[in-house]
Amino acid sequence: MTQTSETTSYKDIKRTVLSRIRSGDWGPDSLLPNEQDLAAEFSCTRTTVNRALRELADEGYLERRRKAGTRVLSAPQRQARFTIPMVRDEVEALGGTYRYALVSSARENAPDWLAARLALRTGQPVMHVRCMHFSGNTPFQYEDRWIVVDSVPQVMQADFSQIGPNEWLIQTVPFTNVELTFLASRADAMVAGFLDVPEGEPVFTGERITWLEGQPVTFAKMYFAAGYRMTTQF
Amino acid sequence: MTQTSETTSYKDIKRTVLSRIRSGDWGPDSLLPNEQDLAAEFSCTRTTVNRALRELADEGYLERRRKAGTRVLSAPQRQARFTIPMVRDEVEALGGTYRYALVSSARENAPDWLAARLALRTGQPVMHVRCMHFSGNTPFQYEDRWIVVDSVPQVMQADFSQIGPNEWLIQTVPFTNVELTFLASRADAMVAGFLDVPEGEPVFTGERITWLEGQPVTFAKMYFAAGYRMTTQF
DNA sequence: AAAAATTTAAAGTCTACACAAATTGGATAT
DNA sequence: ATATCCAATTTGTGTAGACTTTAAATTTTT
Repeated sequence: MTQTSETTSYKDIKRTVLSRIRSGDWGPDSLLPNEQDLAAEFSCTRTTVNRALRELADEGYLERRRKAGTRVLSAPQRQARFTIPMVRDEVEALGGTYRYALVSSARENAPDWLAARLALRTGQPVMHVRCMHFSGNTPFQYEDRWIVVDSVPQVMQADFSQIGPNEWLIQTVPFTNVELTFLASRADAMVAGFLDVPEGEPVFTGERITWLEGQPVTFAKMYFAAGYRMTTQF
Repeated sequence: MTQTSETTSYKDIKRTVLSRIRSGDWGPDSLLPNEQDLAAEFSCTRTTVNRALRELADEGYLERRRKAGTRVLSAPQRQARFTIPMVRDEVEALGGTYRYALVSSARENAPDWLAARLALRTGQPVMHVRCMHFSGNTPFQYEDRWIVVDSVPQVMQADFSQIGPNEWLIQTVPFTNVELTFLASRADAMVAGFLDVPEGEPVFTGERITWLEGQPVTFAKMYFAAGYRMTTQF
């Protein structure tokens, strides 16, 4: 048989399964019928059911194990997907005009805390770049970044006066792994100065570590201006 | 032909495509060969190529459009997936013993700011629940929550002295949409008292709004203890 | 009993093919 | 030149069927 306008689509199945979960028809921890039976119920092939259930599992509603079957997750491990935008895009999306300014850029030796964080040898050479991102004339983000010279030798020739280190890295070095952390920190004198807020002010802060195939590439600390909110919907 | 141990798997294709992107072989914005040609190259069916490319597109590496083809996204819109854990799980994952304590629970009329936030009528009845989550005897999170009575009438009978409002809601009401926001706020006298930090201390704060089919269900504000870090890897 | 080997049920993945839907780009008409 | 229509291309999704892998359940052996 072939696909007509009356064909059951995997999207229909997803919808139906979700509504049965929500209605309590298939309660938490309960076992769903197997793919064959569902295929029979929806009069479609197992392939189609498989796709629907696989996607629902990806989205955190179901847990699937061979032989054990498919069950409803009791505490739906809903996952929020934050798209990590580049500062420029974020500023422009908020209706501002993006402006970048380099604060300093120098070759240094990795301090202890950084070496520990990135699993470097103490004193291994790193490029230390500090810069500002503005929305119009308002400070938006202060960025404090270290780039591992041994992993990215080209960084010694890079000119960060016009282009930000993040944009430079993205178009220069690929990465395979990222660790992202968010926290609330207190503005020290320097950060307060750059962001134009009182010293001691709470600052939404992000830390990002990037690796390429196990090699540490960069560590960045991003201090957001007062009032910054990171939002997502799902 | 059938599947042997030498069969090309969609995972192999994903790996190969990714490595070609990373090596610059297929640079940003470049157009990939169409599915047919890739299938020929990998000597597999178009179905298999389709799955590989579809997943890479889901993961934010590629953009696909009918007739236009598949292109490499210039700025890989990598998406961080934060799994939103329940406080209990988070505390236990960190090796602590979870303890819950109700602070107050009362029926109120929605104040202006809440009504605006949830698109309620001013004065619409809401259940206002405040509670603490501990790790051992250390404060972990202070939660300030409002539940829309008209959307969840059962809430008037709920007893929040033993179970937290979040856990109660999860096992009682399904939800379809969530908005999640994180920010750095300043501890006011009350929050400082509950979290046992000095007044004015930076506090990592989360806000969560939940809807069921367009109906606002609950608004929660979560204040995390000093030093809290939200981390993810991808 | 406990441990090891075997069976078996379920999801995972692939082949091979077909039709559907979207959108681009060119042809045609205004 | 501009608007409209049409054909071609590419991804999207389905059917039907088979083999593979995992791990739960059962049986056999120790």
